[in-house]
Amino acid sequence: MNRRTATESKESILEAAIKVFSEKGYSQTTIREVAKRAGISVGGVYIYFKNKEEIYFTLLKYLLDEFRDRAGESIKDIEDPAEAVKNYIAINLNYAKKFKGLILIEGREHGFTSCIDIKKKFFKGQRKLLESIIKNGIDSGKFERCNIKGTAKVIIGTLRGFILSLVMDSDSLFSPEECSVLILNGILKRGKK
Amino acid sequence: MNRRTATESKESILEAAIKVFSEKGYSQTTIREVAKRAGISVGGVYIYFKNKEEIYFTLLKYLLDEFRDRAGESIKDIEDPAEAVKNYIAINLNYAKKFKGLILIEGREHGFTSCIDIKKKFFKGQRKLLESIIKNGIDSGKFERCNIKGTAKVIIGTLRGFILSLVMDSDSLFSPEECSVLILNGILKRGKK
DNA sequence: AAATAGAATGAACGCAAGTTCATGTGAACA
DNA sequence: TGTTCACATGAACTTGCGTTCATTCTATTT
Repeated sequence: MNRRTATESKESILEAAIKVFSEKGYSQTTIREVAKRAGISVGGVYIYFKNKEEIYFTLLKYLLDEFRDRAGESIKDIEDPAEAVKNYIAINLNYAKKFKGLILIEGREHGFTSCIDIKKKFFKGQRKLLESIIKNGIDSGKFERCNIKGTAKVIIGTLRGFILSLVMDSDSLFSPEECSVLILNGILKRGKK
Repeated sequence: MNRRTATESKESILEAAIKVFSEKGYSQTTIREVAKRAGISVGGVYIYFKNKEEIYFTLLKYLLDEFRDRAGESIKDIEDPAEAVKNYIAINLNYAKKFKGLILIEGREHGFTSCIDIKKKFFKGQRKLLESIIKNGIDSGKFERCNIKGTAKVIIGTLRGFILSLVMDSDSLFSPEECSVLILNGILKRGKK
């Protein structure tokens, strides 16, 4: 065979792409730089991907799928719902730290409908996961009775904020524990209403 | 004088720019479109602004200043710290709704140091504001004793998430009330630890 | 009416980036 | 050794956009 197989080349392009996209965002990322870092020529990139958008889409899909699997896996055996929430938060923050740059891109930058679709699906799935934890919490009497769907949305919103903060200004860091404490306990003094 | 004064022209450029930036993001915004919407020629834009970046910077600074003033104003006479937090959250969400598009740009897209500086200053100011509310809450016995700085950071992070959620997927809306409830009370059942 | 100056124009320039394609390379097999 | 096929190249093409500037317009002044 040749120096590299098609699969190897494709993978090195994706590996390079994830780095460049993370560092520069979507618009500022050039095929030339991705190619350079992947150790392939500009034209070579177009053997494996139809265009820039397809590279990005492939990457996004891969990461979302991987995250969903890991998150689901690491929660499924936890009994205590509060513990499950803590764990879920921790996983999110870890992943966010690892893929800082890409998360920022997701704010906007490109409005590919293809990407929007898989993102919506992803978030919906995550919401369902959370809802099941909350339901568990209420049924077992550990969580305040509440609107499950609404609460799940709020928690996801909260998480998103932690992630964004983590990702935007690395100086104002706070730990997963601090996040969990706020989500679980709130800031009002217990016993007062 | 002429058809329009310099001030009028400058303002109509800014008004057009805020719309286009909101709709398209920074990179996708073209001077040509801003000019068109402002009812001025391409060259005309460059009479009033050095370049694209300066337009964006001017806009950002204006909005941050305005927000800071409004937020400060609307909180300063509120006694009850929980009420002040609620109010602060509501103002944030309202403003976010109004300037959806621009907020998304702020995730990344451009790394102008000039913009980063005024943003940092802004967020620092907001954090101080929150810290004073929290301190007030603890002193008056209504808030759980806590690390004030840390808590302020966490609340800002939380808010950021609510805002992002509000801005990204308009279908998964939740009300300022729901947000306040979570931040103030948490999701754990009161009385249990 | 002529002169002046502030405001405005838009064709043209330069450059950067996505994409294409005619051509090259080298391993495997005949 | 020659042929084939998969992989690879990078110059060239195209497009789009930020920016400039020689020129025009119009209202005020002289």
